[in-house]
Amino acid sequence: MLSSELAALAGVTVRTLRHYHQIGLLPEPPRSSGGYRRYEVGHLVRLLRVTRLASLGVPLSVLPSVLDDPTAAEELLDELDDRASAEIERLTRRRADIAALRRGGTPPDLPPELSAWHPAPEAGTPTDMARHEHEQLVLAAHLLGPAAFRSLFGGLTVPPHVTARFYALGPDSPDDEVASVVDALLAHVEPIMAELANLPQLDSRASELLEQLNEQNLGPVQRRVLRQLQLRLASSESDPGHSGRA
Amino acid sequence: MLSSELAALAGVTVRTLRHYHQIGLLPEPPRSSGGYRRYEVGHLVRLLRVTRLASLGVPLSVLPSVLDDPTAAEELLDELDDRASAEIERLTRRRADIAALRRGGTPPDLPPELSAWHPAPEAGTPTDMARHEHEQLVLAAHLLGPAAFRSLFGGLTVPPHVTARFYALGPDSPDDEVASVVDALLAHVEPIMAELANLPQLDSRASELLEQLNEQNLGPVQRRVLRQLQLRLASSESDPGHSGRA
DNA sequence: GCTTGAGTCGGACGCGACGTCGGGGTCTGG
DNA sequence: CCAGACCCCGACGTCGCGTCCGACTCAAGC
Repeated sequence: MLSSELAALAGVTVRTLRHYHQIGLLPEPPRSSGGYRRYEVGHLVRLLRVTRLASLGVPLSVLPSVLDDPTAAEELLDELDDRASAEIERLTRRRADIAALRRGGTPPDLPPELSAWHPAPEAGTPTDMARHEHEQLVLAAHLLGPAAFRSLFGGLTVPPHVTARFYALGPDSPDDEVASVVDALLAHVEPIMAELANLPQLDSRASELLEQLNEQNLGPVQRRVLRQLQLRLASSESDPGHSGRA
Repeated sequence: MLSSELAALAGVTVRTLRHYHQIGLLPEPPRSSGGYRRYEVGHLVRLLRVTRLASLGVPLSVLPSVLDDPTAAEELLDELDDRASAEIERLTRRRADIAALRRGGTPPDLPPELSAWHPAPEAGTPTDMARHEHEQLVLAAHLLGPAAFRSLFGGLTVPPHVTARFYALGPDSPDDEVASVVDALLAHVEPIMAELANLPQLDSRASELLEQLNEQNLGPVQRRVLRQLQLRLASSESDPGHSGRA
């Protein structure tokens, strides 16, 4: 029996046979004068035992000990079952995440818990501002955790027409328009900040990072508006330091 | 922000960061004068998007294209879901096999379908003969397939006290004992061979291999007995060529 | 300034179970 | 005797990092 026949009988590839020989899992059979391996039926039996155990998930490295000692099989089966069930659990969670993302139409780089209420991108928003909002969501969702994130982004919200005016500001916007946007934002941000103060998880590093994201992504006018907002918030209460959503 | 802080914020290791840089998945940040990477919050955002998609099972190699093109995500999610469910199916079958093996007390190198009726090893059987029976089971179960195997090994059986006498034969066994064993085996093997003739799947290669296993594992007396059995079977009917179970 | 200790760097190898490629030899039917 | 199928072995590739190494850098204390 040549290697390809043995492989076919056992349902493996010839390369697998060679691998098993290499790692000492199967004994080398006698060779023909030309160096071909000549297998006997005993090799098939050993190979079948190997493939069956391997198909149960036994690592090839521990397989020899199990082949010789049938009593060691019990704990082995326990362990294999545990590993398989753990893996199934992981994959099941993954599938649930995928399903949640699809149901909510959420982009896949957002946490799936947020799929239920994920805000659709506003029509007419400049693309780089849409990107900023997206990045803000990604960052906040991770830093705040699902609970804090939901209570912050899921409840009170700055309405789209206000944020649209905010993003539309440019270097040539008239001063009174800028001031008007600050007022409009303030009206919506103030209650958000109040609720935010009640959340214990909100550590300073998180707010610092969110602020830095604004610094990097927003234009100079938007940054000025946010700073004015902070001043107004600080003066209305003595609650310092956190930038509002934009 | 140094690498360890970024890694901690994203929930990965520093080594993972370096790996992502190496494969071009993350852009290299500017370096300090000493060569240290200085990250900004934007890097954290990108990293978070990467880790989330990776946790959904997206291969790192296809990840860049998905990051840039959000519309490609749909088919991707389909594919990921299919892969996950296929993997779950495999692992579930594996767990079912493990459970079947444990319920039946079947050794793990036998097919789990046989767990219900797997014969317990006979007390007093020489160990090498027990090994032979085991190997015979392994080989036959694989070559014949579950259905043919069950109808062959699961129904009619040579009773243990007969096979015990067969295995106990040695070079110094008296001739009349040998002849008596042949008679006893014949009585049980004849109906088995009759049923076996009805099975279509039984190809000649399979019976050839099973015969070769007997040749290799059994002692000279046992082999002689089997050959006498074959002759007697061939003379009783004109059905040639297959060795009986032993 | 000098040291110390924690952090960082890049390169290289390891893992697990083989797939794939390449260059060369061997067998078998016609 | 030759073509074509089969076999050999060695070596590198896969995937997502873990681990180790020797050399360097940085902030803090003395």
